Amino acid sequence: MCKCSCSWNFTADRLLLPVLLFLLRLKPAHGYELIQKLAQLDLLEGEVDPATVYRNLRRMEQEALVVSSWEATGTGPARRKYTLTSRGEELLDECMLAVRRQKEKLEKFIRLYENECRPDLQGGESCLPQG
Amino acid sequence: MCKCSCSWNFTADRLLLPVLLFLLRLKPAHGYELIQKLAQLDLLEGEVDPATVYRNLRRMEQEALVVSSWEATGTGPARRKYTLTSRGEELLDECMLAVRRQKEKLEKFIRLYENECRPDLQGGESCLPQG
DNA sequence: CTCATCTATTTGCAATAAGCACTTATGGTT
DNA sequence: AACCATAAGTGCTTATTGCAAATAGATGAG
Repeated sequence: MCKCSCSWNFTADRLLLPVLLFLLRLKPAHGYELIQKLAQLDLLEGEVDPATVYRNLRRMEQEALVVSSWEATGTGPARRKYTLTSRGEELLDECMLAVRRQKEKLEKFIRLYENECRPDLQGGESCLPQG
Repeated sequence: MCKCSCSWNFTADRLLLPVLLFLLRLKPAHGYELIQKLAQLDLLEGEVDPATVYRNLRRMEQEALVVSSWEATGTGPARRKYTLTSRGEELLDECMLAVRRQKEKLEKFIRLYENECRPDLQGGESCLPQG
């Protein structure tokens, strides 16, 4: 996102794994398809690097979150179809708890920021622990 | 967080920089103090590694987000006091926009998950793009 | 027929950033 | 003297990403 001298990456989400688990929970799919859906869904900041997606999928398989099998297609090269395992489903549920916690932390942070740095917005009292 | 064979880190926030900027916007401070406040605030998942905080602060100085000066204390070792620059303030504002965007993405993701994977919760219709 | 293009997956390499352990140092307490 | 809290830092390893490129099957244009 930011190619300038400052190289901060305050957007990073680490949301790729949960989103992949989610998409595969909806329906088994192959990598290329998942990459397209990721772009459509727009849950991740910026473009998704195909290499990252494929590597994540392979790792997910190593850890038994998914299983894969080659699928010959009439058209185009063969593709590896991934299917979520029950372990993957469990991890998705855990991930979503973490996502919810994270959402709450972001909300808390936003509230703090607005109260402390933008008090003009809606005359909020300070709500920092011990002032 | 997870020391087991599965090494997924779906919590990672990359929120350290924005929170440091925020704390320093409230008031100049030194590293040790910031580490304690980070622990109190509990905006980051898990414990904050002091080394990471100190390193981030040094980097922030290199990029002119903060300036530092040594402060002799009557008691204890000297400490480096960091003060936010106007550039740091600007970056904080940008960060908070990104935090808000991220919060919205998490909300969207949670909605999708609940509609598609937990439809029993409140009989929601699918809201995925094109089914 | 050949070349380009889309589909599909993979590897190699460099850079980034974090985690953990450890070192250094001051000053107060027991 | 030993210990602890404060305070900041270094060194090393590992995880993960981003980018570029390799490979390869199938289709359509010229």
